[in-house]
Amino acid sequence: MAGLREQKKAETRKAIIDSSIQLFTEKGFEKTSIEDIAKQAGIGKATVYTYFATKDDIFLTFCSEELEDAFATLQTPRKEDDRVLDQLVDFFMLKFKFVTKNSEFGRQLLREMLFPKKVNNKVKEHNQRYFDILEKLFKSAQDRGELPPAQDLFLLSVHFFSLYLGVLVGWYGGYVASLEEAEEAMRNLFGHVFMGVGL
Amino acid sequence: MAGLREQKKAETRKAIIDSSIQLFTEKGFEKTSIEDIAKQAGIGKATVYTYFATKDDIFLTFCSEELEDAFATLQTPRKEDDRVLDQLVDFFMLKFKFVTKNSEFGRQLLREMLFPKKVNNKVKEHNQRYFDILEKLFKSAQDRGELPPAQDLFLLSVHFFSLYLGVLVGWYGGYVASLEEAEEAMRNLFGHVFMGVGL
DNA sequence: TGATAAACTCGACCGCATTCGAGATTTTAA
DNA sequence: TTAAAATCTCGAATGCGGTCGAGTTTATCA
Repeated sequence: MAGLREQKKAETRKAIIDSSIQLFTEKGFEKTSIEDIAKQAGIGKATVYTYFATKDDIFLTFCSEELEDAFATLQTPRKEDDRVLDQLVDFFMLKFKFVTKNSEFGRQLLREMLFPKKVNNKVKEHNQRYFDILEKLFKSAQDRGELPPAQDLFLLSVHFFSLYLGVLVGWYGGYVASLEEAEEAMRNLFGHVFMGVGL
Repeated sequence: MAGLREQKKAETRKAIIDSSIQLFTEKGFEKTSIEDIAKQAGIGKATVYTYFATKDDIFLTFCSEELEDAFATLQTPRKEDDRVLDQLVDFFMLKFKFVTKNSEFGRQLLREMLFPKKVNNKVKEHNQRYFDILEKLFKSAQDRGELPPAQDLFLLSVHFFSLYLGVLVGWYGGYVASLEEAEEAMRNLFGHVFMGVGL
């Protein structure tokens, strides 16, 4: 029988992911040990390392599954009559709420995604999907005449993403204490970009 | 004798910091164990924890010492005839070079500073010093008429800081591969802010 | 000064991520 | 079919961050 091993491996892998999702959700990342995961998945502790290089690696896979839900929300078409500024604030506040919903979870995720130990394609794919959504949003703003057609939309995406990061850092650093403050900061910062601050 | 204990404590503390600086520099953060540090400082492992709460805490103190050097450079008066945009690029490129000089060091530092496990005053002080420099820079730009006097300078500092973060994330994510690319990205993003991208 | 309190030190210990390596299982090929 | 090669499994061992608590040193004050 050809694929016996392959099939088993796939099953075991799925068992590890499922167990991780359950335990991370129940007890959080740091409180869940590899042994817990192994036991829950019905395998030996060392076997986990055949499938995932490190605990962080499992975490990122866990996040992928979680983030799928977020995408569903993020991709629902924005209200068309909103200004692009409002759409952007909506978009990033959704991300913001998702990431900060569980503080420990968000911190871990951000550390891994933004400053990974080595360049990580899983992360790149995620970012690409976000940037695609943003570019679509900007394109339709151009069609409505809210944005000049000459803008480099990727760079613009990076710009707003950076501002979103800034607000997140403010949150984790204790400068931004509530969702309201976060939204206000975003709106002000985003405003700069459209109006410019020069003379 | 009154200050005997105080004095000893100060000496021990200094011994820990010196040992840490030496070992972190020699072998890197992750390869240096608390036991290494203790041995090098001539004390017991557990004693280290009388002076520093966690290994991360030692790391941040280590960084403070390192960052002092950076401040010396950052505070040399910018060339007065530069445009504020050039001054900003200079300023943030210096920070950028400093942080990315040693990739592992920078990653660890950024993770701790930007997404700390709990709000950290040491970090806040650092940021305050940076923001002070930036605000001074903006003020003199206002005096020269390069910036309208009504701007909220703190928010403006946050804005540029966020863009700097974005470039750093690009670096660690493998999108920005060289210092030249980093500088170009910064210049373009900073440009947005002054000109605005609206119609 | 002496004795009680306060603070400091550190070897031993704990929990956990990660690695080792010996044995079990599956594949390959004759 | 079968036996050697390749791959997979997992209990045991390792190394490290962090804590505990018993013993030691210093401070306090009658």
